Amino acid sequence: MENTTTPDDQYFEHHAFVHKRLSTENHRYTTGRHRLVDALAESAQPLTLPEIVEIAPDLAASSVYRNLEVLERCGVVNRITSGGGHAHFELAEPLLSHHHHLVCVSCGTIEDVRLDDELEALLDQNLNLLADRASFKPLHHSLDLHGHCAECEDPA
Amino acid sequence: MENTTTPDDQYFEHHAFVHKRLSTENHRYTTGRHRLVDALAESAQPLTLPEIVEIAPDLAASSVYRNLEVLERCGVVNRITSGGGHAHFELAEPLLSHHHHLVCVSCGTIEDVRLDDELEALLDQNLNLLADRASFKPLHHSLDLHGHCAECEDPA
DNA sequence: CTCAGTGCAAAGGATTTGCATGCCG
DNA sequence: CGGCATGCAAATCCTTTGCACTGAG
Repeated sequence: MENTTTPDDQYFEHHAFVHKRLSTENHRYTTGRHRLVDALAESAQPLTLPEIVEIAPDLAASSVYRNLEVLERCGVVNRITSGGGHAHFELAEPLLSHHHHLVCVSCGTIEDVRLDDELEALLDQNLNLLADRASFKPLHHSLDLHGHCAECEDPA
Repeated sequence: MENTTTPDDQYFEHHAFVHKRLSTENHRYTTGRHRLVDALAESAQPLTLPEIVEIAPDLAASSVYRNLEVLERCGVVNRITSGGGHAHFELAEPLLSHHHHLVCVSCGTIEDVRLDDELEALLDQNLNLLADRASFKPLHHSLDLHGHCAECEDPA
């Protein structure tokens, strides 16, 4: 049998994964958290809190913050803090494949980009070497490109 | 004649450079700003605002923030925002050679590390390619390794 | 049934800003 | 002199927290 996963399959896989991660740490997968994960999953880019609340207006901001923290600790969500203003949130690695960010210093939006696998492996190897030399125990790396997005550079 | 720059030469070069950058944008290189640059230059690691004020207690926090912002816009200072708590500040590229960070997720300290030149070039090349594809105008990149520092991992 | 999750409002903490004064060019 | 820079205090903004209530398992 082929590995034919439809978008729907992925959808259920995502939620099954989140559910498992949460219950492992004795957390419940409530409606609110489900909605939150959906919002992040449906977005092409990392979202700020106001953006999340705009997508799902019935979610209370404080609960969203609390849930983002829980999901972050469970390895379901990544927090991206690229300077001034709101933090951005996105699904974490098992749900979203490893990638990096184009951060617009002018409007603050963040776009995802993927690096060549080979280069990524080389990078990891070198970083691990550096870390080892400093007796540093690495968890993950972040590689962001800062600059001006197409929209801000050239407002058509 | 050899290129024999003493630490003192570097010191004056730094300040000459900062002075030039500031005056280009019609800013003054005041005593406070001088002190601020000294504090950053003398530190082995990126500093938070409280750390800066501790080193130079006569500087007013608000002025330091204002000056850091000015210096950042003039390309003299980099702001590093790695999540919760204070932002870290360090001298920017011409004053400090290009490097990356080991960010301890537990105590928040940041250590500088340098990557192999060859790898760095390869990385830049790939990032520029990605950016170009997205019509993104890159200014600089940041590559941070997050994990636990030696001290937090194994508190001797 | 019970304890984790929620919503509201209020607190917290880092950074920014208003305004009168000081000081560099 | 004139205007940028400073210091203080107050304001702002994002995020977290307290508490009473609701809902998931």
